[in-house]
Amino acid sequence: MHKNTVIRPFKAASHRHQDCLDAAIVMARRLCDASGQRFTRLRQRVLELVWRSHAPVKAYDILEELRDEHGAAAPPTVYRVLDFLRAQGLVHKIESLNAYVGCGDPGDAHSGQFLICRDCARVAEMDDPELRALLRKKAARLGFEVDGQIIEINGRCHECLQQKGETQ
Amino acid sequence: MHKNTVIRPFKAASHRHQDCLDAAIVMARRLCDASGQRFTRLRQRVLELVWRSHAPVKAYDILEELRDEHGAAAPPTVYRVLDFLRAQGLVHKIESLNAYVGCGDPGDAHSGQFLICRDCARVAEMDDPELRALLRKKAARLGFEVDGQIIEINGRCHECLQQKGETQ
DNA sequence: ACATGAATTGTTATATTATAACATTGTTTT
DNA sequence: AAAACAATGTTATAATATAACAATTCATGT
Repeated sequence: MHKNTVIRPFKAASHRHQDCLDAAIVMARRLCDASGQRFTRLRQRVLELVWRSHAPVKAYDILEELRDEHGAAAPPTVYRVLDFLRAQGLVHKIESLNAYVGCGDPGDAHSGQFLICRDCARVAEMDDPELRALLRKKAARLGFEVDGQIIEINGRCHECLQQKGETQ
Repeated sequence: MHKNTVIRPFKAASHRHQDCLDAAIVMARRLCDASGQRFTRLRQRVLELVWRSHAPVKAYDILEELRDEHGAAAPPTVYRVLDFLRAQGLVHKIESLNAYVGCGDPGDAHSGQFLICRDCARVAEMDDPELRALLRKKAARLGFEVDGQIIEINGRCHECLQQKGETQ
């Protein structure tokens, strides 16, 4: 068995996003059950909100949603749940945006490599062993022992590049 | 001529840090002169504070220093200068720490690849063409066009690894 | 030297992101 | 049901960053 390099590609604009969301919830429930964690109503709701789109979501946007539907809700509520979801590997934080995306392949802890489209804001996720290995090797040359990586690549996704071509 | 891969290694604890600082200032002045930018007293002072150590420095720590020596000073003062220094390529922001480090090789704009020691907090900087190329290649497979990268590697530096060995 | 315009810095207010500390509620175990 | 623990609520505040406008400084032409 060999790990896939592309964890979550950019999806066609036409994809049925509800399927992404459903799959994320099913997977989350399964993982929490397996590890003896509780997948509460609140945690599910926050995960759904993170999965609203393939673009990263801000903590305070989630907070606003919760307030609308749920009455109370203060920052710690959101940050605690986000921390939980990150610890389970269900959500990643995009450091350069202070925002959060659902993980495309939870279950296997990984730090991931993110491609961030500057036009549509969507994020694709890779976890490429070759990249990880090369990083490790280069770091080792400086006597550095790697135990985690943050890789966030900015640029333009395929769809946005095409659109740009059309209008010119 | 071929670009060095390691822009700033971890220095021995015994290195003469004043030399790092002096070199950074000289280089900064030279670059600003060359590009017609003003290297004011304030800008120099902030750059010196960023270069206080090889560990990233927080904006509000710089602010406090300025207040002590300089009387007034409000957040915009610091952030504006940091933005200027970043634009000149004299300083990098470490996104995962919300902190700033002096660039080890200003003059050639680059986004850099940072190794962050979790024990001593120091940062080394690489700009490895092989890594950049591989990233570009992997991204291209998804139809993604790269125009910037944020790479922050967590782990332990050589010195800290040795010390850890000693005490065990 | 002086006026002028542009760049830099000062100042005040506020936005955004995140955590600390403790109280309450809910769940599981005994 | 009581105890023990996990999860959530609540209040306050810390940490990071920017907007908007005023004052000052500086290079430049005259």
